[in-house]
Amino acid sequence: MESIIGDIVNNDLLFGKDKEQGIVGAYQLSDTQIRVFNRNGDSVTHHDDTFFPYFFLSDSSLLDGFVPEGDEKFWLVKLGGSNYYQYLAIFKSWRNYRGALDSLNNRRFGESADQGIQSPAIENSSHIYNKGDAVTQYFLQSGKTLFKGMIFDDLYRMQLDIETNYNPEKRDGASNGIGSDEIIIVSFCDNRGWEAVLHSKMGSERELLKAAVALIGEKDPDVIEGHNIFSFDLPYLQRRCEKYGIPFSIGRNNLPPKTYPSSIRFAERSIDYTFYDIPGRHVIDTLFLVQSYDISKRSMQSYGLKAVAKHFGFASPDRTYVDYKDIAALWENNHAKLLAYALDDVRETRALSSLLSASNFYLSQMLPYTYAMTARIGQAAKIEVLLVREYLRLKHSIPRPTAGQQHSGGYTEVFLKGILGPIVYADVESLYPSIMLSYDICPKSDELKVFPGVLNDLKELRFKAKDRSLKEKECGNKSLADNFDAMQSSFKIVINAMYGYLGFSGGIFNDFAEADRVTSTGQSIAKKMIVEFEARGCRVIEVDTDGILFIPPPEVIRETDERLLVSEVSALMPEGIKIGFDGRYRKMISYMKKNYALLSYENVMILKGSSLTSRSGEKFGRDFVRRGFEKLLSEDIEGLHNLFTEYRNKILNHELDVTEFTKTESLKSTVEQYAEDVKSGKRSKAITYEIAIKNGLRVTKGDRITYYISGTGAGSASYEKGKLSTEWKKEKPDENTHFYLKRLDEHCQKFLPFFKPQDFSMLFSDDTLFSFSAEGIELIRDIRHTESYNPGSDLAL
DNA sequence: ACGGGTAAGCT
DNA sequence: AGCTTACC
Repeated sequence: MESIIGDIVNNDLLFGKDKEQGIVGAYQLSDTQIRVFNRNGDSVTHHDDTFFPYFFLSDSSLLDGFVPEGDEKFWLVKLGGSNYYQYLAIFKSWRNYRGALDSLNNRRFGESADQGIQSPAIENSSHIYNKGDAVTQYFLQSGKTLFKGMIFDDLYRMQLDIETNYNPEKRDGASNGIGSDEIIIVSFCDNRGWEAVLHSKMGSERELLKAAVALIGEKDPDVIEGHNIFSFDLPYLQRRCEKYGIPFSIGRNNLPPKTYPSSIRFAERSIDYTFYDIPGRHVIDTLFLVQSYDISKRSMQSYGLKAVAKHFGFASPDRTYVDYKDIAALWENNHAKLLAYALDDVRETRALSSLLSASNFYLSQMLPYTYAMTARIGQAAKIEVLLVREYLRLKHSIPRPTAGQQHSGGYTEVFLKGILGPIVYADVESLYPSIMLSYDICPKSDELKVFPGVLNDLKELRFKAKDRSLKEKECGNKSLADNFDAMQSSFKIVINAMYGYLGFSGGIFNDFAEADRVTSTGQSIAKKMIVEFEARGCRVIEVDTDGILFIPPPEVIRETDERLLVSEVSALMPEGIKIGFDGRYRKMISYMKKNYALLSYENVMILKGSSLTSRSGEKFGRDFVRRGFEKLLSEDIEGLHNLFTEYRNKILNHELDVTEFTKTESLKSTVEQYAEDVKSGKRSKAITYEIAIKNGLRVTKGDRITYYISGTGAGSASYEKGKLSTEWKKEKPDENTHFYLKRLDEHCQKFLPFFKPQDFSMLFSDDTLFSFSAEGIELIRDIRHTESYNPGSDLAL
């Protein structure tokens, strides 16, 4: 019987006398066949079209004499010089190791036929064993040459010794799975970006496109970057090329890109797109980089290039802005302006990539994935290949995922609510990774104990990189310091993902019990932290997983004393667990679990929590709540009333800008699917789809609709009054004032706990008969008792 | 192709 | 009750 892994082995990439030489070159015979060469000139024919994309151009002189002359299809891979590249090719050609594993496991053997594969015989790796019995299946060909002591130790540890000059404009790609030593990066944004690049070659569109394709060939970039490049630039250029019959040969050796549908997930959202696999090049979409960045930061309202550039502060003050609808006219009338605009797009994309691509760049040095692939895969995949790689190296079998679920998570509790201060914030440094290291967390199925080994190595690497970064900084070597900082942060990303991997149902090394052990240990540490801070006279306000907010005792006033207090408690924590001082604040409003406002000593407010900052609501509501909390913190009751009046009047007089009352929602299915589900009663009507239908929009999954509620009165269901934001006209505003006043009222409820009922209704009253006076209205600072009274809870006291 | 739990708001 | 958003 032929195993899937066996297939790979039969397509042995290593050939020649000593079978250790690897591939130095490849020559394309047909669409599905290549002939590969080793250093001695031995060659072998290889069939696998999926193999092609994983070859990268290298130094063509290596192949001199091996390849028929004058053949334009010639291209080259660089596998011979490095075990890493060898491994990369093997791994990649093994199209989907998960699929291969499933397949193997489907061919179970033994009495129950349900035992799966337990281990291959180390001494004879062409056999595998299950729990009870023996052997039956060909597994790996004698691994002598295949996985020869390479990756784990040599490669993934050696990275710090490589002086990678991380200059985004000229990166050293020698160890990056990217063939050439110097990486040329072309950034572009959209068709206008190309136009800018092609400034001197402008002519008809046909000539322009020809020149564009030729330019890529000439520049021969290893990496092509763009903002929304997968969903706009590449398909756009391709379509236009098709129209004129111009070959879209933007890959190495004039090869066209291969496209296939793909999807990428950012937390709960998933985006479908067409992946462009350009032979010999890596495509990086900076839009994905931004979204990935924002998962942890959650600070951006828009992922558009201009908004992002402003957010990061690299939007030049004299940047040219052009409205989309003016582009056609500018092309005719004001070329220079359009080109300036397009070039600014390119510059911003470049800046964006320099900022956000470093982590993937370094991860790709460590993982058996290419740079482009590293940017597309998830966290679990990154962890898993590290584990699998080591298992392959040691020729040990690979387990199957276990079924089950995780039962516990972080400990969260609020002890005090209201307006409080002064505040100290302390948190356990890297709580879960520290627990995993100190408590020997290891998945049960990980018989070789690779998991803790990887974790520990990553930790050491990170320290080393951090150290190096500091040293380089001291030497005034800023660019190198930044390189090592980027490197340490890419290690951190993997470290932090390791806990999540334990509880991941699809992970082949998952272990829910171990994941629970991590979180429950975290809970006891959090509780111990509470006890110790309270024992020192602190009043604990809120604890969430690894962080604690508390009011220090009255005698602790200066920051140095606060820090001392934290380090005192830190010393009492279990071995390997450290608490860090992470901030001090003048005041805070403790509102709910995971919902609070902090006021710094510079009087800057930080607002946290979905009920206070949710981006799903209208912007005016968010602004109102934010400014209202600022008034609460400064105890400005009259100001709060004035704020309410201000927004009330703005709504009534149609003085809000359209962007302030629109809402943006993304669609999860097509309009057709929606209509069907509504008809069959599977779902209820939704305003966004109704708007799409009404406007005849062609909608696909993931599309976003920005809309508002129009008309008057509250009578009928609001989905009939939904309108696209683009339908709104300043001259004839038709937003539904009744509806938005009601929304304002709902936001006012957030201030309810801070006032007596009669005071509250006076504060947020539209009564204009009597002028408002803050006199006699008293702010409730301790809002503990304003919550609904629950007699049951007395039993607990 | 795929990290986790906890918690609040909205429909 | 189920979905979305946010915190860690």
